[in-house]
Amino acid sequence: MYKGVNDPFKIEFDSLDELADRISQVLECPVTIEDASHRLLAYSTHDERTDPARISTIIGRRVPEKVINQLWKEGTIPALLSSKEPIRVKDMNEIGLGHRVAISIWKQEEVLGFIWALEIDKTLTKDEFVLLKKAAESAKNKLLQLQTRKNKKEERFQEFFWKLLTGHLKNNEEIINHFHSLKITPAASYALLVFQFKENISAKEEQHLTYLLKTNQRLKIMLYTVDCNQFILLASADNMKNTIQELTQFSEFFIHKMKERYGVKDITPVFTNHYEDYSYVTHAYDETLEVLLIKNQFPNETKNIFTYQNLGIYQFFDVLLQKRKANHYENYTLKVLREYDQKHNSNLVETLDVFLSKDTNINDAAKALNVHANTLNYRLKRIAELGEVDFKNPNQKITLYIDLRLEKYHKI
Amino acid sequence: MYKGVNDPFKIEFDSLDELADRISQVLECPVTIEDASHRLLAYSTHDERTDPARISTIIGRRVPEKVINQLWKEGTIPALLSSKEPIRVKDMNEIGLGHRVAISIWKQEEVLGFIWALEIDKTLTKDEFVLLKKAAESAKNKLLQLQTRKNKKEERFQEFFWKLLTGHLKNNEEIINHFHSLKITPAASYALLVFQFKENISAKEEQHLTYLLKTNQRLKIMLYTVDCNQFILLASADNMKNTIQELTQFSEFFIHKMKERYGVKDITPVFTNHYEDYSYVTHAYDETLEVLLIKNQFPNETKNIFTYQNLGIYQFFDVLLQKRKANHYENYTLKVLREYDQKHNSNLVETLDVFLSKDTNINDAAKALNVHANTLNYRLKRIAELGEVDFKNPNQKITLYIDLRLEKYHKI
DNA sequence: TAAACCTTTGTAGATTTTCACAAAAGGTTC
DNA sequence: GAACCTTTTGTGAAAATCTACAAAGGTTTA
Repeated sequence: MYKGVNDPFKIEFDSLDELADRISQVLECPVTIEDASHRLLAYSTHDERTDPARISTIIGRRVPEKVINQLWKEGTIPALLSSKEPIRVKDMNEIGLGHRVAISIWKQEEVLGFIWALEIDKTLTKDEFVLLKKAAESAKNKLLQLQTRKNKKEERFQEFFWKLLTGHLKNNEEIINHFHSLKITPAASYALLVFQFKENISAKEEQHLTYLLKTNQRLKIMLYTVDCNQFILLASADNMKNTIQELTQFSEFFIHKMKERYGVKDITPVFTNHYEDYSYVTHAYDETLEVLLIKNQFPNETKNIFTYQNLGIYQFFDVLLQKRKANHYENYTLKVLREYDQKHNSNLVETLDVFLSKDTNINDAAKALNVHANTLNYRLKRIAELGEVDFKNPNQKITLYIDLRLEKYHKI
Repeated sequence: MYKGVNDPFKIEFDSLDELADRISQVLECPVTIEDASHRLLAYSTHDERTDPARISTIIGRRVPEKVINQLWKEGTIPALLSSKEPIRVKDMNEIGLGHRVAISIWKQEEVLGFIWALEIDKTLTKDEFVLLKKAAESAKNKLLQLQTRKNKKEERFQEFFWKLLTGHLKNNEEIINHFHSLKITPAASYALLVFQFKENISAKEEQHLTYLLKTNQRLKIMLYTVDCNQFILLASADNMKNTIQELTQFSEFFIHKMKERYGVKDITPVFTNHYEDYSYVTHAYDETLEVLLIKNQFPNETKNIFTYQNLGIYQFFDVLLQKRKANHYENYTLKVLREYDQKHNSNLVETLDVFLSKDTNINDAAKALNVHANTLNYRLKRIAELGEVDFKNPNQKITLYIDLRLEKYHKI
């Protein structure tokens, strides 16, 4: 329809929807505008032609995760994030995506959002690419407005979240009201997640994090914040059958993506089981911090443990250590074995440690020690003799297991 | 040889041996004199006829334990302890004891010792019984002298022992010298034992204790003392292959005898493993006191535990309990299983408890639960499923074991 | 340096444990 | 009351663990 003159978008628009319609009119194809997290901001309605991906996006008010994933893999999003030029995407039928052209909306060096134009029955010309660039320029101001508004909202979220975490809000009902006043729907049950990074989290990384969170559709995030090297989330645990299992999967996914897309390594995830009472968030936060503390102390031993519940004996490691120190206690068995080891240049203590860690399974332990099963058997007999251990007594074994771990910690 | 006149023992004797010979001459049979603990004090040498029991007594300078035991069982010693009259003992070939007559030596209401006269080839007449009574009267003074000398020595022992227990002697060498100056040979390795009574230990009971200790030949006691309701021993651990096992046996024996012979019940034994360094006695004492403390707190759980080492998790039961209470923690698995038990009228929690207590041995646990091994297997699979337990993970098992015990204690 | 002792590894048979499957008993649901 | 689920027990074969014993290499001791 529309042909020519300089900039058809240099007029005031009341809303982004109006702009979307205008672009659609000018380019003669359906148009959608997204923010940087692929949430739908506006879409044209004059043109009724569309494709399944666009329908899902409009229905869900966000681009489906599998579409985003595909666009990452295939290079479109990385390209949009590094170039201000329009980029053409070929159709991908397996995810319901037809031919289209996209352009990113920039403010200085930051991407604020994207405009998508579907090439149904037509292909955009070079001139139309120039027009699209101009449309992106026009969208920028509207997006900036949105962003400042969002930032203000974010700030209020953050303040609320920190109050929650630090125990300034004591009553569940009061907290629920707070949620509502911020226009957040509190889930019936929630879980707290903390991702700990090697270094303090930069502004750039924070963007990546929130991007990943907002584009993932596995976990409903209610609140999130950053504290030095920790990224803290309050997520809904509704509809989770096995919270820990599902959160473990999510963490794996999250860590994998952070590495794959942004090259960020060494993220330690930690989370809680699900709770219902929001006044418990403070406790849940303490719990995660304690898990992190312990994981930092025993990285190898706890590398597959992410919850307080699964810490096992590491739950009470601090009090045990305290008790042992206060009592000047020395485990008789370990003392004897250590003396023997020193004198005969053997390694009975290590043998015992591995044996107990492998759940007293001779074969597994022998493999881990790189010795013959009979060798291990012989050593265990020796250990039982010298250290006066009864391997049939769980109480004794537990004490040994604990003391071994305590002493290992002591040495570090 | 000798016949008649009033009292053939009313002359001064230089030594007990002289008296023994004199009695032997008068009664025309071999004679031995023992103290209240059946230690040999003197024996006649003029008469060469004897029996195996007497030979062992003279060789070992004490009456063999099995002879003492037999004399208790068969009633001779109880009779001697309650009567001032001579008592005849029939031969007991199984312990090498020939016919003999015995009499106790008294000072007021206390037995100081015994005189034994062997009836080889002859039987003592009533007149000779009267003579024996007079002999016992004569022996009394000599024994009293011995006893006061012994008492003074005892006092010095006690002082030394308390210094040791309370940490007033810090250096091993210094302590060894103290031992030597008291004419005690310090063992290369020692163990400390404490027997706790229900009530404070009376003077009478103290006598019984020391009697039992001195007549038993299983344990070499270096020092002993009494403190309120506690009887404290320092014993040699030389030649002990498995100290704890041997001391457990000794304790059983000791407690059994105290009950059998004197009707004293409810004695709680506690002891240490063997140590070499005598400056460690103080710590060993603290250790035993702590075991007693814990045993008083958890009498059922710890009724078969006598050493700090074997307390296992009960070593830190108090801090664990505290920690759990402070954290409002609930074990997820146990919660789920308990709910299931209630709903389906099953007993998965008990099953798990027994299984873990029996060191995860299916057969033992099945026997204890009175079910088929396959039943137990089935239940365990159920438990693993419902409670999300991995029975190959020692950390999880330990936590369950501990939490089960903590909760059991809570309920009582 | 030889003898004695400790340690590792291998072999082989006995013993235990594990596992899959089937039958039956008891309970619940429709 | 049939259909279904859960639980218990039994059977037998496969897998594992345990045990005894022997050989060999290393270290310590007299």
